[in-house]
Amino acid sequence: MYRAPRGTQDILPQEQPYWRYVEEKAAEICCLYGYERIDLPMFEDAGLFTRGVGEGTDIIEKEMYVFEDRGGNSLALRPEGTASVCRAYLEHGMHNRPQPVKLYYIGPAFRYERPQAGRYRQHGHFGCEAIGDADPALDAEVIDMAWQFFVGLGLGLFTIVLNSIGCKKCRPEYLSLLKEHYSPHVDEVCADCKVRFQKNPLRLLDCKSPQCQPIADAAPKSIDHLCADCAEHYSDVKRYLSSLEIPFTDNPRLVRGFDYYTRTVFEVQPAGGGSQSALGGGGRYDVLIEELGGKPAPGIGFATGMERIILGLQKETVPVPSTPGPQLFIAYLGEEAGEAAIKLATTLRRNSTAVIMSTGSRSLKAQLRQANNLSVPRVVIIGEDEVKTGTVVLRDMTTSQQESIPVGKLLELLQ
RNA sequence: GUGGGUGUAGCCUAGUGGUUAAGGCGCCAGGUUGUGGCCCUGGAGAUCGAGGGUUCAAAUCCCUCCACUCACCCCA
Repeated sequence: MYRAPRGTQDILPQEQPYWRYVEEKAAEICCLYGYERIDLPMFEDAGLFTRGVGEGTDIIEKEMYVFEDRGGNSLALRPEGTASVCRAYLEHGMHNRPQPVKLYYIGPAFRYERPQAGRYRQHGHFGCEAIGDADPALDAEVIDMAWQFFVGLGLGLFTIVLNSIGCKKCRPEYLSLLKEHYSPHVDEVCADCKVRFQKNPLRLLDCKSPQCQPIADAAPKSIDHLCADCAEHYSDVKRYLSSLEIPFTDNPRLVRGFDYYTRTVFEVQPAGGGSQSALGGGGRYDVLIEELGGKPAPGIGFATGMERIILGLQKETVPVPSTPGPQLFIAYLGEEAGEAAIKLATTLRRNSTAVIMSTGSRSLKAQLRQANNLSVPRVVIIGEDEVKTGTVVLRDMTTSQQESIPVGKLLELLQ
């Protein structure tokens, strides 16, 4: 027997209302903030991600689905959306449009990881990007949008954590301070941190290993060593957020797993904590476009995990609207009636009534049982008598009332 | 990649060495010449995750593998 590959899942009909709900809320909020939808390829030139996200990151190093196609091109299933949006921005000359260009996307992303609760190898992303503007008001707007999105969904239990990790100008200086702080402790630090110390010192702050906590806590904070521009930018972002009454927590140890982030980084975390269960995250990327070969343009965005949102909705038992089902079931008895039933079903469908047509030659009892199990509110019954008289029986399944009416009258009644 | 837990029908579960693997939900059918839900009766549906070993005898004990799951790393 074939099974869905590890870390993938079927989204069955009973789960669909959640997906539809979240997607609709996403589209709604994007419209409110002036974002337009873009759909991107699910695979791209692998280089786009290695260059964009960064060679040394876990996502590129050990989680990316890379493959060679028959033409010998190295492609990768997209592990995230931002790099693709930037690629599209460049490819379609969007720098000629009014800036910032605001785009959002909904679709799957792929990471080769061991699956667990809320983590899948194929998972749904909803993300948005605003490219071409460095105004801190835009940072605040994106965070506000993320906040409103989660509030609008009906999720109550989450917090926003915020940090600034500086820019090309001030970060190198900060990193050397950080390494200076760590260098006397390299022997006491966990194995991962020994590697981080060499390869990606910023990530030292991210460590959850107990033995590293005191050292990370005592480490110099990036926000204390920002250049004047970055410091002003960060304080402006926070000022805007406060005036918008968006609650947030400063977390000087928040760093994110992509190399392209500059200045503002933030995460939406469920109240229960759990470091692996971020509902969403994002930040500013002021050099990414340039690194991808474009004329320099700053950008900021955020992305959320659809499955994690849906798990949250289910955990908090947030009601979601159910998807509409068929309004009518057509049951029939005998061949002649069967033909009349098929004609009727077709007529009704052409008049936009959703109809389930019975099949086979089963007893009326069986057909009604099926209608009942499918929760169809009304049933049309056609037998020999009805064929002769040009009528149908219309049965209301909730009241158990039924009446015999001329076929022509049925259409009117169903309006 | 590392560690823990779990694998018996579509789903949930009983069975811990001894006939044909049991029950509930669901599904199908009958109980009504053309009437659903409740009830009654019946039916279909399981190579007991896979392979090997121990034994007269294995769903049950042992080994290996696989899958699922939770957690770590990291991220959505």
